[in-house]
Formats: sequence, structure tokens, C-alpha cells
Amino acid sequence: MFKVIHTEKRARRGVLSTVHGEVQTPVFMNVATSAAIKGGVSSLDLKEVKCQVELCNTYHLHVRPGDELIRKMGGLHKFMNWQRPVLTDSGGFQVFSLSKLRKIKEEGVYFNSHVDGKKIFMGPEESMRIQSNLGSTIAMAFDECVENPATYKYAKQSCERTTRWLKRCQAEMKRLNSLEDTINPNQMLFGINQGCTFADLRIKHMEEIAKLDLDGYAIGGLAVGEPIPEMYSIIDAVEPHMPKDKPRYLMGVGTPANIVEAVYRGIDMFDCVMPSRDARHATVFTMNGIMHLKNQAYMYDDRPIEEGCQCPCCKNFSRSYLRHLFKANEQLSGRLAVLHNLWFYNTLTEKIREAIENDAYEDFYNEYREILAKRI
RNA sequence: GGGAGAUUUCCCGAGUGGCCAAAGGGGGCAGACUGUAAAUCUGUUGUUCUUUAACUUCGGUGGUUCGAAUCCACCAUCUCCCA
Repeated sequence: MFKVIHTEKRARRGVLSTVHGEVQTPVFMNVATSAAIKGGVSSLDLKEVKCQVELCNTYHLHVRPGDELIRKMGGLHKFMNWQRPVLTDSGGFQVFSLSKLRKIKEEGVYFNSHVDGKKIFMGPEESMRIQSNLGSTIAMAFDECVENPATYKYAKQSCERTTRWLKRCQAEMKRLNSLEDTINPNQMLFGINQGCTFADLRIKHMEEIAKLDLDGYAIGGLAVGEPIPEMYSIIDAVEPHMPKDKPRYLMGVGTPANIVEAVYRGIDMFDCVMPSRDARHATVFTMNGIMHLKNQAYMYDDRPIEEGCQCPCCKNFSRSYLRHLFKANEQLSGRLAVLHNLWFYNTLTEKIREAIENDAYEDFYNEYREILAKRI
């Protein structure tokens, strides 16, 4: 299913084969939480900006419109008109992000819906059932994304529970995939490593879940407030313990510089709300650094966001026009900036793949790791 | 011709003697955003200065007062009502 076709030091160039087509890694997955990229971008646009995998959320789609509805409508792929791979996040991140609206128990998590306050229970089995109804290509295990900082004791207990939940996820997924009327009988399951910023917990947990022969392995619970160098050192600690023949996914990360750093450390897959959220807030990314389009400096600037960029936005519109759209609060501002940022992330990983294939990633890494984080 | 009311910092607008460089919006300027409760949130917005601070400012001019955006007189402009 996953093949590493070339390596340069720890950096890997791979291909993940799925029933919905191949995914070239390293890959950035584009986040469409409620089955839509925020900012008014559809699956048709995603093809234009070189998106390989679209990511949707179990919790959000369960709350609205309901996973049963999506199942009746033929599954997420048909619902969104997106035939390439879809990864569904499990709801584990909402255990973190909706921390004021939930209670964690051994059986699972009780949420108060962020939409209407209604009580919702989600445990490993529920999460798997919902993701099976959605019919995604890759389902994520239901985990607890622990907030930072956490005590060692809590992190350890949570980690152990996440392992128990993972085993329940695996058993339930196996059952669901064998059902006759399942939408995607080949649905893959990725496990998620936790352990906060405690290297020994991280390693022990990784070793435990590596035994389970899952389709892929994710590192979760990072980029949740810890210093970024600490995030890199956790990856450094865990990576040697991750199966070499399985895709490795760093969840929720991150900035372009984070991605370059993580690929250097052996990560294959990424997702982040940053390109879409920041774009809606007028921040766009380029190979020369980060720009805030509302700044006065761009008032009379008739260049595209990035010269030479082939994205639908840069091929047609100027910084001056985009600044105006943001100032005037026009919806088009978000859409155009999101298209640029998604193109940027998707072509950044394309450049990374090419560099690894050519044994040139070390140079790429040294050239861009700092430039990408610079504000211009 | 007579009567009533208004005029505040870029805009709207609060403020009726000291705690007022002046609430709150808007706009401007800048910042944040990492498995999306986020088209959101934060800072800043008279001048000089790093700050304590000093200076200038509430239609105009003059006055009362230790002290005025706030009280008085006149002037200017606008709105409404009666002829």
C-alpha cells in the first residue's frame, strides 16, 4: 500500500496507493472540516490547485449534516464531488479544541455540540462508525489530543487510554469493513502517537502502536502551544521508532517552515488549517516569506502575490486589487487568497518531492528553512 | 420677522466645572492565527518624547473661575417650529 521510492538521509519520497488513487508523498492535505474548504473553495478548485488529499472532520460532519445523511447521499466522495483520496480526522482533536464542552471517560467523550449544545457521545466505536458512513479513504483513530502543558502523570494515563481506544478502533474498523453494505470496504486506519512533550512516553507509546500493523502512523498532539524547537525534538525522538514501511503523518502541522523541517526528519504527510485560515485573514505565503496583504505597502503594488506563481490568483490579480478586496471585506478576497495559499502548500510539497528524488533536499532545506518563516 | 435646538479629536457619537487628550462605534495602521466553535481575535489611533511628562485640541472671539469641551456675552454656520 505504501512504498518509499527514494530517501535522502531521513527524508522520504513515497507513494501511498489507495482505492481512490495514488498519493505522492511528502504530501500536504487540504483541510475541509465541514466538507468544504472555508473561503468558498470547492472540489473543482482543489483540482486546479494541485490538491491530492482532502481532509474532513468526523465530529463536525456527525453534528451537521449527520453521517447517516452523508451515507444516504452516497458517501463523502459523491457528496463533495471529489474522487481523489479523503482523510477523515476522528474527532480526537475536538477533545482538545472543545475542551470546555466535553467530559472524557474510559468509554469515550461526552461533548456538548458547539452548534446547539445537544449532548453527543463519541468513543472509538462511534468514531469508526461515523467515518465508515462517511466512506473516507483513510480514517484516523479516535485519540485524546492532550493540551500543553500537561503533567507527566496525566500524559501517561491519557496515552494508555489512547492505546486502548486504538485497539477498539482497529477491531471496530475490521468489523465495519467486512459488512456487505459498507461504502468503502478498503477503508484504511491510521494510529496516532501521543505523549505530550515527554520523549519517553512518546517512544513507549509509538512502540506499542507500531505492533498493531496499521495502515499508517500519525504523530498527534504537537503544535498545541509547546515551543517549536520542542516539537522538532519530539519528532527526532519518535521517528526512529516509527515503522519504515508505513506513511508517517504529522497532524495539524503547520507553517511552510515546519513542513520543511519535518520532512527533513522523516515525515510524509501533513495537514493544517493555516493556509486557509490565514488566507482569509489576509496572510499569504511565498517562497520568499510571509506577506500580510492588508498592509499599506501593497496599496499601489501591481505585482501578483508571488512573481512567477502559476496559481489562479497570481495569474490574474495584483496585490493592490487583493488589498482592496480585503479592505472592502469582499468575499472574493478570501477565496483568491485561499487558492493561492493552497497552491503554495501543494507546490511546496511538490518541490520537496522533486528535491528528494534528486538527492537535493539537503540544499533545499538549507536554502528555505529560514526564508519561508520570514515576514516580508 | 419671531421662537427652539445644534456645532466634540478622520467620521458617527458620549461627555454639562477638576478623576478629559476626552466613553463607545466606524474607519485607519499594525499584530496573531498550526488534526478550524475563527470572514475571528489583539494592540494602536492629537503632537513631541524612551518614560514620568510637556504642549496643542471640543465652530470663532472675548469673559467668569485656582481650574472650562462643560458657565456667560457676542459672532458664524446648520436644523426645526410659528409667521
